[in-house]
Amino acid sequence: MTTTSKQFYISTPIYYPSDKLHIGHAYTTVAGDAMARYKRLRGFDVHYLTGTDEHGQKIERKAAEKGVTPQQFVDEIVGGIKELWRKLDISYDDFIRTTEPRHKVAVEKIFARLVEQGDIYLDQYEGWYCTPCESFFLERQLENGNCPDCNRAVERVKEESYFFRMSKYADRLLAYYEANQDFIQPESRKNEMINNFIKPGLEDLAVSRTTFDWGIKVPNDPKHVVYVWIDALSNYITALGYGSEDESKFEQFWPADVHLVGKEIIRFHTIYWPIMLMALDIPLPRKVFGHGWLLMKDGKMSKSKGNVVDPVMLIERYGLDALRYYLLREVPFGADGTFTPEGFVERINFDLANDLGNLLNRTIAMVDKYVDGKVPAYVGNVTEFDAELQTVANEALVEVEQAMENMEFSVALTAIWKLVSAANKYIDKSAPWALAKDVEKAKELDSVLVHLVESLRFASVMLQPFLTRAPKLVWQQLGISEGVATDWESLRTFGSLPVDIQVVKGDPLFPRLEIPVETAYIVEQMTGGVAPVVENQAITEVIADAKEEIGIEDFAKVELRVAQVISAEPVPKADKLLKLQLDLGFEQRQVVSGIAKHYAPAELVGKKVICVVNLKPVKLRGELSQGMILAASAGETLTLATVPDAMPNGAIVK
RNA sequence: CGCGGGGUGGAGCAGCUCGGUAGCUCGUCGGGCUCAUAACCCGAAGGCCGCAGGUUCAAAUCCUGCCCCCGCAACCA
Repeated sequence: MTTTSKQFYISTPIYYPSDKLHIGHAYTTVAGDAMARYKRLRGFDVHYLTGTDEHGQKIERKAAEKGVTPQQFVDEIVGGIKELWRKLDISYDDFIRTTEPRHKVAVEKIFARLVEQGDIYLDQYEGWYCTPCESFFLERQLENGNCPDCNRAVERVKEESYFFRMSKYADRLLAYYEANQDFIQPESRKNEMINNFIKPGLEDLAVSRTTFDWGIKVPNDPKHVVYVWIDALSNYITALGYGSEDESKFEQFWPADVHLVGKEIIRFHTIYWPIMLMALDIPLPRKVFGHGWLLMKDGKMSKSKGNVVDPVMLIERYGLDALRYYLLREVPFGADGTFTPEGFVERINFDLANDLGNLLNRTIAMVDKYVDGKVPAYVGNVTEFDAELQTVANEALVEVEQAMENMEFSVALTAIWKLVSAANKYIDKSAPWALAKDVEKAKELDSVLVHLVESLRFASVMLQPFLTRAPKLVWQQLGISEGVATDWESLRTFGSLPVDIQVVKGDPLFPRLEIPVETAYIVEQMTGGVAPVVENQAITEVIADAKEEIGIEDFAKVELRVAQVISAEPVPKADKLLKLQLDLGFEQRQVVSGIAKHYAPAELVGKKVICVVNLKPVKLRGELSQGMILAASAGETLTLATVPDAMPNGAIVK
């Protein structure tokens, strides 16, 4: 590709490879991909960046648990991530890993420069340390002057850390917001940032840690590692070669046109990152777009809820285009959306199979049947319905272009489907099967057929950013070869399809799905391959939580005894906790239990429950809990495991 | 008074920034067509736009108060 004057630089967040990625990550990355593809089609020189944020304590710890080095650990996961992007046809131009030399070197330079300028200074964190817990706490985190985790005494410590002077840049940041009204998208987020974080005054940010090693060492002070803020955020420029010997990409593409981020990290991208850039005297990104989350039906994803969706499973069964379509169409990009198996299957069936796939199928069939598969030449509008269809096609193009500028993918797809729907109506109105019976109407028939083919060409060309396979299949069946006729600019003129093309009958683009069967299949996959029991999701949830087998000796470590509830009262400022006094026969003790949503304190008094007696005591919300009581839970319901009154307090349960 | 999102015909959503016919997809009911993937097309029923006030000639849309739901955070031992 030759260098054009039009550049477009778009990024996803760099993902944290401590686990397999789920459909939420796929959502962000597919969205970025659609945007990147669109801009390429519009003639931009696009740079689409994604990657992984590989340092930090959590990865260090997970690697240790697995008995591998952190690098080995992340290498394996990153391999899986790249494989997922391949399966999703993600057209990234670069993949940055924060463990790569190109990144490390640049981060060291950035850090050193900020220190040199006085934007970063070394200071002490004053706080408290709990030796048994190996944890550091601030004054305000302590509970009655003791460790909030174990309630033991803490000792005063000073921990060294490098700090970034944030407040110095607050005014300039606000001025930038003011001058660039669409810097933060959606706009409602901007007020949130200003009111919650900037106006109260920006605190200096701790940008190094001494509590773990897995990271980039602070230059000239190797007991510190650079903390996530500078390490991760700077990927957007280190990937372009900033601070390296070859800064040509940086010069070409920076500032970024848009950083795509989940709404949970908007703050870092609209406050910390711009301030870092100001300190480095680098222009700020033009836009930060915080999209919503793809939530699961029962709230957040979790295995015990049986609502984890594996994107790979969906691709394998329904095809990549189906998944990409669903992600981009179902949810308005700024808002949260909900994944449901029914919604997924229905969306594909109605839009892709019934509307688009069937339109292609019936068009091809008619061209084949009435005019021997040869698409008639376009000669302008002939029938009374032609002009209207053409108008819809032209309007769809305008709408798609507008929507894409605002990254409103669902709006763009809706616009394309207005055309698909208009074409289906057009067939009914013009009734080609009737025209075909009348030799006098040959010209009209020809016009109807070519209008349909042209409408399909329009739709398929516009679909390219979203669906990566279907457009090519459409062209194949229509007999259009890739090139001028599949170019975005060819859509400026309705009727500019190639002459003398021959349609080729093919398989249905999107086979129709049996909705109940497929819904059940997805549910089954989500619940871990266990066949779902109809109308009784609770059972599958329980099964999905099954743990590994243990020996009797493991079980014997747990001391269970019958205990009677003497009194119960809510814990202040805790809506899930109840504080229970239990009579164990040989002693009385206090247990805090998360059952407030299910039991009123009064109804518990006198109940005989089963208590885990030898559990390590902890403090919950400031209250000591010496044990735990057993309860059965399934989904939203919870029931205490109770024992008949005849059993004495303190009796062993096994 | 921790932060944020939301309450619109049976379901899921749009509309709210810039007040003035409440729109879309699915479902239901009735009809049409036969080129097509039991698809496609037309029509109908169905809404006190969470509640209560206020501003206005006019409010789903602006203002005030309240109720309810959902995320995040802090407490599910």
